[in-house]
Parts: sequence; C-alpha cells; structure tokens
Amino acid sequence: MARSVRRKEQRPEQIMQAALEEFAAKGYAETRLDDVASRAGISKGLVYVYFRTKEELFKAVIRTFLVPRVESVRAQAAASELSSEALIRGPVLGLMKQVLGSRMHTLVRLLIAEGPKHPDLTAFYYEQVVSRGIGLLQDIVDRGVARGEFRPTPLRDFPQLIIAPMIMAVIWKLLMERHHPLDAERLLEAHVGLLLHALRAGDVSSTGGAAGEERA
Amino acid sequence: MARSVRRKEQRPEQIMQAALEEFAAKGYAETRLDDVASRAGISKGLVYVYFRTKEELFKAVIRTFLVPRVESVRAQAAASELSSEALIRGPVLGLMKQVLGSRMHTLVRLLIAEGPKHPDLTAFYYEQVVSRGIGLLQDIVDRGVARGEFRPTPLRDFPQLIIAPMIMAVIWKLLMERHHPLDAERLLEAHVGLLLHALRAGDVSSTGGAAGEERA
Amino acid sequence: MARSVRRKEQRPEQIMQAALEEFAAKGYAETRLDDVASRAGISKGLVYVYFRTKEELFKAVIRTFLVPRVESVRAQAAASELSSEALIRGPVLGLMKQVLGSRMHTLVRLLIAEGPKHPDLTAFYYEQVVSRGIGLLQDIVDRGVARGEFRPTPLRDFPQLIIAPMIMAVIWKLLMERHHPLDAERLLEAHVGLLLHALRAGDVSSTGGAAGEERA
Amino acid sequence: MARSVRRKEQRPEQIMQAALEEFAAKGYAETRLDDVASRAGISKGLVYVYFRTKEELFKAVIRTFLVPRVESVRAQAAASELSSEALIRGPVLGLMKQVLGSRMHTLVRLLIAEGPKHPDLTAFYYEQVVSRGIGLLQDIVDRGVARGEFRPTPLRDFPQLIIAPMIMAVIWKLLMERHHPLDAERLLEAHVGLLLHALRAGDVSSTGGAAGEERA
DNA sequence: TATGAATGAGATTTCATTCAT
DNA sequence: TATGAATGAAATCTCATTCAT
Repeated sequence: MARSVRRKEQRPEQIMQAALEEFAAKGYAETRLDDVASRAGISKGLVYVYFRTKEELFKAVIRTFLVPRVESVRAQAAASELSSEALIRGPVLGLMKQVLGSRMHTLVRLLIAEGPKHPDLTAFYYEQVVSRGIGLLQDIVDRGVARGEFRPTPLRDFPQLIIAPMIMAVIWKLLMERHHPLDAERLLEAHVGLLLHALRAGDVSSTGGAAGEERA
Repeated sequence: MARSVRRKEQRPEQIMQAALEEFAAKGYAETRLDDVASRAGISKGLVYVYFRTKEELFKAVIRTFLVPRVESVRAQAAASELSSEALIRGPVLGLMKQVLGSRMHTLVRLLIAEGPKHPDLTAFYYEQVVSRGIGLLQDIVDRGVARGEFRPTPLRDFPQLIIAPMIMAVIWKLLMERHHPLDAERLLEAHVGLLLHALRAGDVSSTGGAAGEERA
Repeated sequence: MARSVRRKEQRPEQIMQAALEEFAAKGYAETRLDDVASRAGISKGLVYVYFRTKEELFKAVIRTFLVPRVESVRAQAAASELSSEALIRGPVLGLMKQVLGSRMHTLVRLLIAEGPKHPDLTAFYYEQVVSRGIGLLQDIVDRGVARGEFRPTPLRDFPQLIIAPMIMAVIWKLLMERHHPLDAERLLEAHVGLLLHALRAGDVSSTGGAAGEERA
Repeated sequence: MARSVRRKEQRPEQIMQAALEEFAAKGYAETRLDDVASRAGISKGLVYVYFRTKEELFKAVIRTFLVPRVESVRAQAAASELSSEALIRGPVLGLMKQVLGSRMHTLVRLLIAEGPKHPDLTAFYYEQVVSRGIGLLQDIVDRGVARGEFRPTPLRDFPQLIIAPMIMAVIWKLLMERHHPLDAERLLEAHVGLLLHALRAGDVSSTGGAAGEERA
C-alpha cells in the first residue's frame, strides 16, 4: 500500500514528464494521449484521473516545467554588490545559456506555437516569468546607470533587448540548425560584449582593460 | 468565358489569402478547410482543385507570402555609396519595421510552430530568405569594417544579432502584447542605436589594446 | 460542319471504347469519369451529353460490347449439315477461344463483379446472349442424340457444362495466371475431347479413327 | 473483466462475419464501414480497433472464411484405398457441393471482383487453396491411370476441368438464377458422370490406335 | 456541341473522452 | 487506483454531377 501511495503521488509528475517529451517531439495537435500513456507506462484511462483534458495536461506541463530560475537570479542581483556588468556577464548570461541547453527551449517553442490558443497560459507565464524577468533586467540597468557604470540609454525601456538573442537562438536551433549550425553560446557572449560596450558610461571601457570583442 | 478564366487565375491567390488568415488565426491543425473555403467564398471541393492536400496549401501559403524584400535591400546595399551605418539605419531597419507591421509576422509564427514538421518548407525558407539575409548583413558589416567605419567585432560571425530583436518583437506581440504593450518600432530603433554605438570605430575602446570580452 | 456531325455520331462509340478500357483496367467503382473523358480526348462534361450517369455508361458498354457472335454460330448450326461433333469441334470451340482471346474476357469479369447490382443489365445479357447460347447448345446436343451420333446424357439438361471451362479459364487468367500460367486453348481442346468421348453413342469412337486425347 | 475479455476475443470474428455479409451483398466499394459496424452491433470506431483499414478487414474476411476443407479431402485421398473414381464421386464431388451450398460461393464472387486489386490476397489464396487443390486432383488422376483405372488423358494437365462446373455454377447462381434456375447438385453429378465415362479405361476407344482429338 | 470550373454529399479514418469492470 | 474496450464527433479528401459560358 505504501508503494501504491507513493505511486499515486508520483503519477502527475510521471505523466507530465512523458507528456513533455511527446509535446516537444510532435507539437500539441500531433500528440496522442495514447502515446503519452505508453511512454509513462500506464493506461490511457489513468491519464484522465489526473488531468481532466488534454488541454489541462498541456497547461500543467508548461506551468510545471517552464518556471525557470529567474527567482534565483533576482536574489543574487538584489543581494550582491556586484556591478551591473558583472551581473549581466554572470548570472544573466548564465541563465540564457541554460535555457538554450536545457529542455526549456522546446517549451519555448510550444509556448509560441500554442500560446495564442491558451490566453490563460500565456497570462500565467507572463506573470510568473516574463514580468519578473523584465523587472529584474530593468533594475540591473537602472542600477548601472545610477552608479555611473552605464550611460543612460533606451535599453531601460526595452530590456527585452537583453534576451532577444536567446529567443532568436532557440528558434534558429529549432528551424535552421540543419542548414546552418549556430554556436549559440558564442553568439550570446558576442551579444553581451557588444551590449556592454554600447552601455558603458563615458565610453571608458578601454580602461577596464577590456576590448577586442573581435574573434580572438 | 473570359470571366471564368479570370476567376480561375485568381483562385489560387484568393484561396491562399483566405488560408493565410485562417492559419494565422488558429494555427495549422485547428484550421478546417471548410472554413478556408467559406472565407474564400467557395466550396470545399474547389480548394482541392487547386491544392492537392491541406499540407500543400499550407506550404504554398508560406512560400507565396513569406518572400520578403530582402532582394531590394541587397540591391540598395550593393549599388549605393551609403555608409554601412546608413544602410542599417535605413533599409535594414526599414525592412524590420515592415515585417513587424505586415502580415509577415503571422507567417513567422506559423513557420516556428509548423516548421519542424515540414523540413522542405524550412529548407525553402532558409534558401530563399534566411541565407541571403545573413549574407547581406555580413556584407554590410564587413564593408563597414573595411572602410574603417566599424571596428572589427564578432558581429560579423553572428549577423543574426542584428535582426534578433525583430524576431523577439514578433513573438512578444503574439503572446505578451495584451499584458505588456510594446512599441516595436522604438524598440528596433533603440536596438539599432545601441548596436551602432557598439560598432563605431573611433570610440576609444577600439584603440585600447587588450582583450577580455571574449569567452573568459 | 460535316466533321462536327461525323464527330457527333462517333462520340458514343468513342466514349464507350474509352470507358471499356477504364472499366476493364480498374473495375467500376475505381473508374473515374475524368479518366474516361481524358482517354476519349474530350471533356468530362461531354460525357454527360451522351450518357446520363456513370451507371448508364457502364450498362451501355456492357450492352454494346458483350453481344458476341452467338447468332452467327446459331446460323451455321441451323443451316449446316455438319454433325454435332463437328459443330462442337468447330464453331462452338472457336467461339470459346475467341472469348478468351478478346477483350470480352474483361467484360465477363465486369459482369460478374457488377452484375448483382444491375439486375436489368444481367436480364438483358441473359436474354440477348445466355438464353440463346443455352438453347443453341441444347439443339446441338439434341440433334446429335436424334441422329444416333450421341448417346442420351444429362448434358441435354445442363448445356452450361459445355462452356464451363471457358468461364473457368477467364477467371483463371484474371487471378491465377501470374502464379500458374494456363494454356487456355489447349485446356478447351482437352475439354472438348473428353466431352465428346463421353457423349459418343455406343462408345464406338474407336471406329471414327479418333482416339488418344492424351498429350501427344 | 472476464466478460470484457471474452468480448474482445470474439470481436474480430463478429466483425468479420458482419463484414462478410455486407461485402457479399454489396461488393467491396459499396460497403460502408458504418453498415458493417451497425450489423455487428458496435460503433464504427471499434472496427478500427481491430482492423486498421477497410482493405485489411476485407483481406481478413477472405483469408478467414475462404480456406475450405481441401486438406481433409487430401487426407482421405492419401489414406484410403478407394479407387480414383470413388474419390471423385465421393469427397471431391462432396466438396464441390459444399462450396455451392455454403457462404463460400459469395467469397468466390468477391475474390473474382476484387482480386485484381489485391495481388497479395490472390497470392495467398493461390498458395493456400488453389495450388493444393490442383495438386490433389492431379494425384487422383495420376493414381487412376497408374492403377489402370483410367486411360491417360490431358485431364492430368488441366485438372481445373474437374472443378470448372463448380465455378460456373457459382457464377450462374449469382447472375442468372432468377432468369433460369439451376439445380447445381444435379449439374455437378452430371458433370462427374460424363467425366468418369470419358476417363474410364476398358472403353474400347482407349485401345484403338489412332489420334485426332489433339489439336488438329 | 463542347468546356471545365464549381458543387456538395458521402466515405474513410482519427482520437479525445467515457465508463464498466 | 487502474484498465482498456468502446464511443462518436469531426476532419480530410473524392468524385459524380451540374451549369454558365
């Protein structure tokens, strides 16, 4: 009975894990609940015990797996005495690399493809992830300006520009990788290098001993 | 008969137009050919006279409407004596604004959502649009460097960075607009401003001898 | 105009010819009127000028092409002074060989496959061909018995037995030929040989100088 | 659960039975799976649980119901000390009567009508039934000749002649019965009588030295 | 007479969802 | 809790038939 209880508690996770893989591989419409059940090693009927419809399952998958560690980055940013540049070069860039390397990138695709049909899902995602991320980035930029580290730029109003290349890279890998491979990590580094160059107050970047974003 | 001929010649365009609207609104799987036909003001059967399957129709839509004016930008770039900066601020930025303003942005979404299921479609798109666009951007950057207008940067290897914010904005408008409106034109202008700032030769930073922005 | 008139007069035949080939190749249900029209070198609409429905066309095809030369055999039988054996060995056997060699065998298949759905068609065929053929064969048998040429046998009541091997051969060629080729002409000859052997009055066949139906 | 299992095990048979009746009544193309399902008392969808396509169902029907008792006849022929004549008058004639009396005759029609579209089906039928039947009949004839019971005739090479009247009768009943009833059993008996008469050794004709019945 | 664009009923097939066991 | 047989709505695709030109 203990096993049965444990099983029961693990079921939702187990099913969502299987569903994630199926959704990621085939997209929402092409995914059959039969296959999700097979992959999870259970019967189709049991899926319905835990998720009322296919749509609910999909939303649960997105909700569960697409809440990244924005929070931990925020904590670091708030607590640390690091410069804004260091924050961007460190935790922010790190997070972007993580998204590209993990299964999260398939979720981004799913969200783009299916999002328009599920407003509550995108609302949830906006609240949980996007608005916080945007706020965080704005804080970092603002702090950099306040400290005289950065010159004032419109980036403050469009912090999306900081993560735009990550989105691009996700989509590139999805569609174009086979025709034109992309070293996404270096792309992100190049982006951060250029961005910081553009932001530096007084264009005094040369004093920081950092120049030559060119290929080594 | 003349009328019938004219009708026949207009049918494909008419059907594709209707299909584009349906696909854009609902996505591929959720679009019913019945609805495409209704929207085009014809019967379901007639769709099949012009397009053998739903998939063929979809591909035709993408192929027909998603060939942007990369070519005209290339022509300007090649012919003109404009500086690279002027090219980026002018035709390149203009093209990006156009994509965001036109129906093309819905096609981008469709391509992202359905591309993985239709490799030939993405191959076509890569060849017709992406590879040319990438080449064009590289040329502009290279020319700028050759003329001493830009300092050498890794942007040359990642020209995707130039249009990344456009992709982002497309997706933002698709998913987040209702929660957080975005002035996409200003975002693009901000991006171009920052980018050119980072590229400009004559900034002190370019003269300083050192490195550090490369991958640590 | 003369040409147009001539064309008009030839149209039905031309269409039926094309239809026969399509029906024979694909069967009734699988035949598309589009293909019939293409094969006839005309437009689909024109088929409907001459034949009200696909079914009518089918019936016309069967009616037109499946009326064999039973009549000519009957004439010979009635007029000639030939023995019954000579009639069977000559015109009757010849007719059977003709059916096997000509396109008529495909019509037999069509009639078998589609007949049950078209009672009027089989009625027509029964009246025009079958009943006459049966009557003819009965006459030949009866005459043979009356003349003392044949002994009385139940063949009189089952003249179908005379042409049964022809039917068999048609079907064999249709289905089994690729697995097990059949020399249909020799089969028919063997059949006729055996049959006449069985019929001969007094079993005096040995006097006729004819024996040895075995393989030479 | 026991009931459910039993149901599941019976479903295929139940569906094929219903399908046989529909196919027999209307032919392949005219049969709607909806009707098959109704006749079986189940829903349309369930048919697809057991048979992947309409064609698979059709083939399964043919395969399942069209394997006659050729084997049992062969066993009798091999084991018994019966004369060839007795075998033909007994088991062989009996089998032919059975085919005519049973549902098999509708399958013969289906095979004729649809066989050309399904080469694998006719191949199966040839291997399972026809080639064995032909071999069996050849053995019987050969044995009769070896024992001096029969005179040598070309029947050995065309054993199809033995069952040709059965095929004929099947088709006759299908198409002509309403216009001209046929006592198929008596027809088969008449055929066997004539055939054996023609085969019997000791008939004078067999001794006469001459030829002539071969192809002239 | 001749065309062929257009229609729409109908068939196969899929699969999310239900429910008896 | 767990199964999986069963349902039935819905979508794609076909093609005989019509009809304006």
